[in-house]
Amino acid sequence: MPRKKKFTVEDLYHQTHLLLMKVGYDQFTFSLLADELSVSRAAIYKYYSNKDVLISDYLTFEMKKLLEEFDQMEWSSDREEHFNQLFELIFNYSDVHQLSNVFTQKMKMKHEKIQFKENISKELHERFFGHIQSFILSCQETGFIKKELPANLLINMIFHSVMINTSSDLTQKERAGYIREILAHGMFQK
Amino acid sequence: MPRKKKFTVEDLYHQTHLLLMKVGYDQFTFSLLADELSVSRAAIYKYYSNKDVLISDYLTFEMKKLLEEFDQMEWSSDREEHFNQLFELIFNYSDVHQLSNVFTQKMKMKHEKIQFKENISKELHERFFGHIQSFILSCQETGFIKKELPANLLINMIFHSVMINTSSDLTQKERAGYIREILAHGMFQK
DNA sequence: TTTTAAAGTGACACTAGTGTAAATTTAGTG
DNA sequence: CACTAAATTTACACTAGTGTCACTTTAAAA
Repeated sequence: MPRKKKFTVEDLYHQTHLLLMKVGYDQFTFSLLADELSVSRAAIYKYYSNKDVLISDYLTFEMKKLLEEFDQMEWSSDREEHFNQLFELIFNYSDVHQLSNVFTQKMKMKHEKIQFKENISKELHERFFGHIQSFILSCQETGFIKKELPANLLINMIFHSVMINTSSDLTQKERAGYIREILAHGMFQK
Repeated sequence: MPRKKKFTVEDLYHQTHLLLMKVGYDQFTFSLLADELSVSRAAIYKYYSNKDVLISDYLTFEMKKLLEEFDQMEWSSDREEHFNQLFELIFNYSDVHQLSNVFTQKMKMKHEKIQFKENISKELHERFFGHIQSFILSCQETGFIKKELPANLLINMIFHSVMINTSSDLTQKERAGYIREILAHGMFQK
C-alpha cells in the first residue's frame, strides 16, 4: 500500500553530518537539509519535529557506534601503545566529538529559556569520557602519567587537540602522529 | 551644539565582546547589543552598517593592543622563560584569538556568496602568527624545540590549548600552568 | 531665547526560518 | 481498474533579524 520513501535514515544522518560540519549548528536548517536530500522541507518534519531532535538522534547514533568500537577494542599491554590506540580512536571520531560539544553547549543555552528534554548524546559522551578517565587515573597511579596533572584537563586537551585543522599539507595520519607526540612527550627536546 | 552620546566606542566594544562570548557570532544581533547598551537598535546603525563591520573593528582594536604588548615585551634570555612569557601573552588574549578564529571562518563562508571587503583583523592575527613562528623556528635551529615538528602545527596547538575551558575548579593561572607543562614536556613521566 | 546639527528613535518594507494542515502523489491490494 | 494509506508537497500564518528614512530630542552657540 505505502508509497516508496525518497530517503532513508542513513541518508538523513549522512547529510546531517555533512551539513553540520559545513555550516555549523546555528545555520543548520531543514531547508538546506531538504535541498541536499532533494526532498521538500515538510517531509523531514514528518520524522523529526525540529532540528534539535534530529541532531540529538544523529549524535546518539554516532556515539553508540564509538562506544561499541571502544568496548570491543583489544587493548595492548604496553602502556604507551594503549595510549596510542585510545588516541587513534578519539581521532577517528573527532568530527563527532566536535559536533557533540557544540550541540551540548547550545542546548545548555536554550535550557535557560525553554525547558528542553534531556540530551541523550551528552550522556553517552560523558560515559565515554568516564572510560578514558579511569585509564588516565590508573596510568597516574602506576606513575606512567604525571600525577600532578588533573585528569579532566588531560582529557580536554586530547579532545581539543584532535579538532585542530591546520591548513598545511600534512595528511591526517601525520598530523595525528605529531599531536600525539607533543601531548605525550612535549615539544621541547629532552 | 551636538547632543551628548549615550554610549562610547569603549562601551560598544566591551558589550560586543561580552555578547560574542555569550551567544556566539551567529546569534549576535544588533537588537541584543542595543538592549545591553540601553539604546535603540537604529542608533548602532549610525556607527556601523552591519555586525561584520563592528566585529572586524573590535577585533582589530584588540589585536592592535596585543601587538603593542608583544612589541614592548622584554623577553627573557632563558629560552624556557621566553616560551613561558609568550604562552602567557597568548593566554591573556585567548578570548580574542577564539573570536578572531570564528569570525575569519564565517567571513570565508560568506565570501563565496558575497564579495566581502578584506578582513583587517585577520591580517593582524597573521602578523602575530608570524612573530611566533620565527621564535619557534629559531628554537628549532638551536635544538631547543624538536626539529621534526611542523612550526604551524605547534602554533595551532598553543592557540587551541588556550581556548580550553574545563568546568573544573582550577583557577585560570593553574590551568595555564598545567597546559604549558603538557605542551612543553608532555603528560608522560620521563 | 532661538537656532542648529548631531544623536537617537519609531516605523516600514523586506528576507528567511518555523511548524502545521490540507491537498496530492504513488505503490501495492482486492 | 479503482481503492487505500503512507509519503510527500504546497500553502499559510507566525516569528525574528536587517537596513533605511523621516522624525524627534537635546546640548550648546549665537
